[in-house]
Amino acid sequence: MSKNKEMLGEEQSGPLMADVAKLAGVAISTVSRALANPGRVNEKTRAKIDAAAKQLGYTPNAMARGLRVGKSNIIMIVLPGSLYYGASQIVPQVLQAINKSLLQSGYTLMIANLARDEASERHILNLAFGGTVRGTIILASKLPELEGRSLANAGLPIVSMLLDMSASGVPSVVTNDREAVRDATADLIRLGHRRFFYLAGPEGNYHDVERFGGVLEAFREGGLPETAVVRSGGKLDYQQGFEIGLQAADDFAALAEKPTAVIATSDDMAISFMSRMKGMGLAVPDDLSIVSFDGSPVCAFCSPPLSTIEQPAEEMGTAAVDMLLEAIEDTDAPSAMRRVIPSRLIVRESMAGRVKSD
Amino acid sequence: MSKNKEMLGEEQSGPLMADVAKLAGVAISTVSRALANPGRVNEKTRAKIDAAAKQLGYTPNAMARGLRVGKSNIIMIVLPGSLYYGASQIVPQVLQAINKSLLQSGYTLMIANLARDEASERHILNLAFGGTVRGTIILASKLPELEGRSLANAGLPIVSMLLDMSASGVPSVVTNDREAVRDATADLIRLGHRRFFYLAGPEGNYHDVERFGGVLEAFREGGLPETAVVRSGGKLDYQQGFEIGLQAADDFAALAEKPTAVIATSDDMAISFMSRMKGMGLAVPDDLSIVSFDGSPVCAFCSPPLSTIEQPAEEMGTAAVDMLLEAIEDTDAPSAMRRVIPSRLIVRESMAGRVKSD
DNA sequence: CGGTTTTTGGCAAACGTTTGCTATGAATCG
DNA sequence: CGATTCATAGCAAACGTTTGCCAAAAACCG
Repeated sequence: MSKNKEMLGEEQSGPLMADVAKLAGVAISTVSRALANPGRVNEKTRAKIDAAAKQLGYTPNAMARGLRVGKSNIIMIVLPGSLYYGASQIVPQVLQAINKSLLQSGYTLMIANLARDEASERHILNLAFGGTVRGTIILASKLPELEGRSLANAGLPIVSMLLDMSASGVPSVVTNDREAVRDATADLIRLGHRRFFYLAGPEGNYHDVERFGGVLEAFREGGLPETAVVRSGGKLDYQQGFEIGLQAADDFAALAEKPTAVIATSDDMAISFMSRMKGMGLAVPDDLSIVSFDGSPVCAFCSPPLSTIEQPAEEMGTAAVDMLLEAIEDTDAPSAMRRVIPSRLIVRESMAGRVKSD
Repeated sequence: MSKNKEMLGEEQSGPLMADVAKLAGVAISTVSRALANPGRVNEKTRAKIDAAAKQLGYTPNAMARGLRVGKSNIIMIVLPGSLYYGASQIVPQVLQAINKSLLQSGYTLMIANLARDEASERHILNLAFGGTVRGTIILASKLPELEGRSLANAGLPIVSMLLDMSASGVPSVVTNDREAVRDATADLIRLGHRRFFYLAGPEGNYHDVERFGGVLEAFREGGLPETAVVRSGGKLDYQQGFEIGLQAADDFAALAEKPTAVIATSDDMAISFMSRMKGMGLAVPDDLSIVSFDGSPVCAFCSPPLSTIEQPAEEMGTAAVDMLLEAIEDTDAPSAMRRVIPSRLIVRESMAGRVKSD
């Protein structure tokens, strides 16, 4: 019992490269080379080493390797606040796409959550400055900085998703939210709508600014005054989408003159809003057209099926990885700073022409 | 340009512990101790060291530390197949809860995706055997093994979620699916339903076996024959939930004698199924009661609002982390092997009494 | 067959920490 | 005031790789 460490620890730290070398009858350095760049070692020796490694079940120690070569192959993704976005699936979709692309290139994904507290910022910075990660993808957030350290100075490649930071030198992958909303709004105007209701995301949020901007652009082009739209919300985060929809329904109910078209900035809010509207006896799309944002699959099965602007989550994830790996590998190629992935409107029954006289 | 590595690499690898030591005028070892266990060093020295570290923006190198002490503080979660589950949010919810708990204890979360290909299995095993991770949480999957290596022998603490592996010595966190479904089915029987339609998950899947088992238990207790239920599906993965619902709707349509109650094993399938049913002119719950599984928030806003069995995702995540950390820290405490987190039925309008004569 | 080039393998020094052991100085006690 | 103990700091050896450099062997050439 005194040497229980020995007893239960047979495979405690597994076979070492030295063990493989001994079994194969070569030097450690030869094993290292055989495993890493097989070209630099005799084929027969390599085969012997491979066999020995397999026989022993040898796995190289990643930390030792990382320490020696000064890099890891872990990529960190920094996610904003809660991962839990109700019906909106963009976070898991993005994670999925990123993880898949990274795996193909031999990298591993680590997730970090950027809450508003110092602890999470510090944690992220430690990961970055402590050499744990090789590069970072940051989703819809500004770069964390605390106590003199900023993610920007960690000496790591960074790619921003959704938030355009190309102006500050961070390569960014973004969608064309503004144009997408402008086009959808223009469609609604063309369908005869003149009074709009806008369900906002958090006030000042980059996406909300862009999206509302798209509405106003369409108004200008269509000759509508800015007063043709009533804004609701702005207090809650996108994560509380269902709640936003409910509050907006109350706001809507209080309106003397009802709008005929609704633009929601997430599927969650559109869904809960529409549910309330039906409860109030309004018919969609006869009384009210609704278009929303995110492209959640569930929209197809709402009643009526909900028009939504699809966020190209997978494509964005893949693009972000491409940009990041490019920055990691071609150390000084001045690649594109900004990549725009188009969102597209999926038209469903919730949007219809304004036939009623009124 | 020849020494561009020097030029652009001022902060290439950041300040070292040696730099802090020099600035503070003490030995490296003293710095190490001051930072790790502050008790073992004079308070005044410690303050000086802290100041120096802060001034330099020093961050300890995690790989060097990990190599030396033989452990990392990265926890890996192995997820099955796709992360993208439509309306079902349990994966992101679980991730969220796990990440939060881990952060509080100073650990970091790494995600690995277990697809059906060798590459992903190998990747996971390399992470485990290569010393990158300190412990593993595995979600609804069996332990990967390949070429003689099995995750079970990696010498790492493992906790299984959803899949009960306590019999093979892996501490597990599970829900009481079977009981939850049994109770819900019993409720439906009490409401007068006698013919059931069951939307299955993948054939042979642990959850599906449990859930269907729950249905049959309720039948036995309620005196119904096993023929009182028609099974549909079983070919697709839970991830393709919406698709399952659509196919099930076709199956349902082909039935000569229509069941009056539907038990769906995920919200996605229930939603798409219900959408089709309404398209076929059936009223829910008047013609058809529906109860489903997952507890997605969106269910509250379906029409009619959908009864669903809530998976306690957050609680499970927290419990899994607790068990894992316990295994990591109290190296040999024989803690509980199995923890059951109750699911609970959220009753909404989609379930109603069978009043029609028939 | 001797000399030259090429291939291949080995030695040993890094990488940045932690930690056992030892040395120093301060503090306590008789 | 000397002897003993205690707290604190420093030295140096690990941890498991990779890789620059050199030596040995093999292959080639004249």
